Amino acid sequence: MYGFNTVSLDQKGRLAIPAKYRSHLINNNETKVVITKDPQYPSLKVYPESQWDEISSKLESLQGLDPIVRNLQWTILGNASVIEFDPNSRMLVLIPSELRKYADISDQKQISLIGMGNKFEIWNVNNWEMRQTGGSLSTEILDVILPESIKSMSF
Amino acid sequence: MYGFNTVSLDQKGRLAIPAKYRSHLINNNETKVVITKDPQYPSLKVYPESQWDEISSKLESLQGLDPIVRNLQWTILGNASVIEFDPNSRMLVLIPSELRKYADISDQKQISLIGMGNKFEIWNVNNWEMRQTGGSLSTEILDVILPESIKSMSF
DNA sequence: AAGTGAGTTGGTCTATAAGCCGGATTCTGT
DNA sequence: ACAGAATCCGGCTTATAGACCAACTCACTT
Repeated sequence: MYGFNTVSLDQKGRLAIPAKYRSHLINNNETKVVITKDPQYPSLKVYPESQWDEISSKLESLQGLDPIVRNLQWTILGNASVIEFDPNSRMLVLIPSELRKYADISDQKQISLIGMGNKFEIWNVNNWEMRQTGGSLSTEILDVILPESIKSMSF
Repeated sequence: MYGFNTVSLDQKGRLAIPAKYRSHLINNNETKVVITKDPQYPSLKVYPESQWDEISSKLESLQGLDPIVRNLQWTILGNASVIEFDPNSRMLVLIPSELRKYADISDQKQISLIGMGNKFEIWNVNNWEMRQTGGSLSTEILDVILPESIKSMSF
């Protein structure tokens, strides 16, 4: 599940998961994906369920009253949307409107998909372009300074 | 039990637990939830009963004369309200008026629900918005410096 | 050039949320 | 103690978002 794709959202905000990701999910017997916010950039992350289980349990176990930890939990867990799909169909996925706003893809017809191995990311085409060329993103997100204990974790 | 929802309170301050949380509770054979104050922010936390039992017993076992600990105990334990619901109905939950005041949702029609795995939080829509965008909250709550022994505890 | 697979779009139907209403129970004041 | 008021609780109705189903188009392959 690697590589860059430009795909289109329809008027209802639906995304058809590309065939090459689809087959990867089917091969691993995944029937759900979880879509949530990226805490650092105006973009979304899509995880197969098995991987989400790892991430969420790690995050939940980081309990306590540290405001930075709570921020991460709110952003990642609090915005997660579990989406079940039929492996026989086209895997149409409705991106919640809240998340569409966050990633700045509310009115976009085209979006960028970036495959990152066992997860992939959803970007506004222009924001992805900017990030690639080192420009600054229009939308400013959490500028968190992460504690050492968290920096090493993978989300 | 993940994700963000905006739901409405009826004229009587009742909250209908969203279907996606409801099924989680039913699957875990929960028939009671406990609603209490968040000690750090003007918001409420809702726990399934089984999880509450863990939390409360941990908190109760924290002995000593540390004023911060005593504050935590008062805030969390002293405001807990056990609410039983009928799994077959809509799970209408009446939020105690004291807690509605605390979370600043007394006169609100809409509130934000944030699912955090095995618990969820209740926020005034504006406060949640502010928190997400990094603004300061209108209501200032405990600004405690937490002892190390407590930071790591789960509430 | 016909067929296959992938992407995209549209329509329908159901589950869910929200508002309303009536009845029950508790509270309050006289 | 009783009447009136306020609060609480369940059921019913309606509107709608989103899930499901299916068709159409386009591109690529052989």
